[in-house]
Amino acid sequence: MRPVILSSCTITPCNLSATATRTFVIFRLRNGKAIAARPSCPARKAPTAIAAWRKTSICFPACARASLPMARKPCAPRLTWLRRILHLRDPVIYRIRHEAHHQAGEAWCIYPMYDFTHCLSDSIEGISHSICTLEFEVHRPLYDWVLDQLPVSQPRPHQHEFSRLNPTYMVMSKRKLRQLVEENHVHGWDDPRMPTLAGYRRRGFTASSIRNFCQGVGVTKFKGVTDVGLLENSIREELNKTAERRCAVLDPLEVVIDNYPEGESEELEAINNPEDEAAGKRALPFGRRLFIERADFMEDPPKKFFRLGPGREVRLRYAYFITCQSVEKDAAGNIQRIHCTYDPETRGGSAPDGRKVKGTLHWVSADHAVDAEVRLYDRLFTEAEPEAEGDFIDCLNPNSLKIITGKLEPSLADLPVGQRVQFERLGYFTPDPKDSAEGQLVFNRIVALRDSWAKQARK
RNA sequence: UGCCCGAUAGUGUAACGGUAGCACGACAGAUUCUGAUUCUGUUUGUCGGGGUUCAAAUCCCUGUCGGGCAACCA
Repeated sequence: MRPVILSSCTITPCNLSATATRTFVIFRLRNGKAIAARPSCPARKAPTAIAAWRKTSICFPACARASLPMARKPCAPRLTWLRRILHLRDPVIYRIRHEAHHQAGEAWCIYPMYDFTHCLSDSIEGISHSICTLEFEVHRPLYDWVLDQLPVSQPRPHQHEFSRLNPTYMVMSKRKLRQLVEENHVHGWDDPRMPTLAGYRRRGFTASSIRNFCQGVGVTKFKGVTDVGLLENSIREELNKTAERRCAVLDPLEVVIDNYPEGESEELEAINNPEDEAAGKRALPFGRRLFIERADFMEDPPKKFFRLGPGREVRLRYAYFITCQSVEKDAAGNIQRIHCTYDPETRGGSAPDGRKVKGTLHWVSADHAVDAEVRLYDRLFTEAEPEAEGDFIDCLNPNSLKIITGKLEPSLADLPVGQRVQFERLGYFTPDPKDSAEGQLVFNRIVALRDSWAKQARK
């Protein structure tokens, strides 16, 4: 083995006296052999007294097992409290474990500790800036110290720490994410609600939107909480420009156009993306029976409601003006369907007489619509900072996933995985890459559109 | 307790010692065949107290608050 590797380690209690427990042992790996050396001075002097270390030979790695029979459990370092820098006080560099390794098997019983490994592997790999999260800040002196003692290539790596990303309504620590997976609060590491790259990808976030978000968040040492709104904004900003528009009704209410001829249909022209003329147009089938969103009709609408209600006229996007004539209910009083009339003069969406309507609704033709499973994802937690108090599991959002069957315009039937579209007035959606199959449509909601009406209605 | 780190608008982030800006949000208005988008405007900030300086978010001292470390984890 060519490189000379030098490390230090605490002594097993069996080998040394009480005072000696405060000394380092060096394993020097040379030509396949390790030489163990022990400084004759207390830890606080060790860094300057390296030259004086007494050497004893230990074969390494082949004989390590045999040579360190009593090292089953290296003693915990006895802290001298003499050094101001904590991590330079008798740091453990190797630990001895007589256990089979999941990969190396029985070959080794010596395992390097993080502080020894991190700086060296950085150096060997030619890392210049070794970036890590804040909790390793106090380890930096040891990181530097080890490299200072060794003939490593120059310039040597430097460790830089920064605060970890901490979005609202989310937990980020691996331990907690694992708990979410193992306790089945989510469906695996790539569940679209997970803040993993696999999850974000499956959800439909683009790489560039995540990069933009990270750029906005920046790299600092300040431990803040970043509003997920920034991420949502980032993906909306991108998809607004790139995603083609489609019509889909997720909570259907049947509309019958009473004065539209029975059994007939026609095709209307819809713009694919108003932000991108090159995206072109497509045909949208229209007929006597349609679906609109339940939320777009109110029998007794409040003042600022612009949508459909008894006697009101609204526009069906790309289609006609319609006026609600009557409401059909079941025995329990639930609205079953509504009856409207349309104005044939308003084909394409504008009236020759110049009259205006307040609302424009999206719709699909009932006879042409295709069904699809649609997964509506929301924030995983109900609290902005789930870890703030108590068990974060307690504030899981029970509505973080709603699965519904939507009515989609027929052009969505063969949307390939990887495509992202805007369902008009609803949000951005993409076929789920795992569960979508031929004839089995599954859509994930990436993010909803901004909805200032919903905000106002909540007041 | 000791040591280390941090603090700029509601949130996040900029500013050779030299005009405190940007994004998101919020609010108001305009445009609109998406209550979307777009556009315009408004709002709110350097943790406190000293000091150095012609000049401090920035340098020094001090306090406060928040976080980390004190493992045979990484």
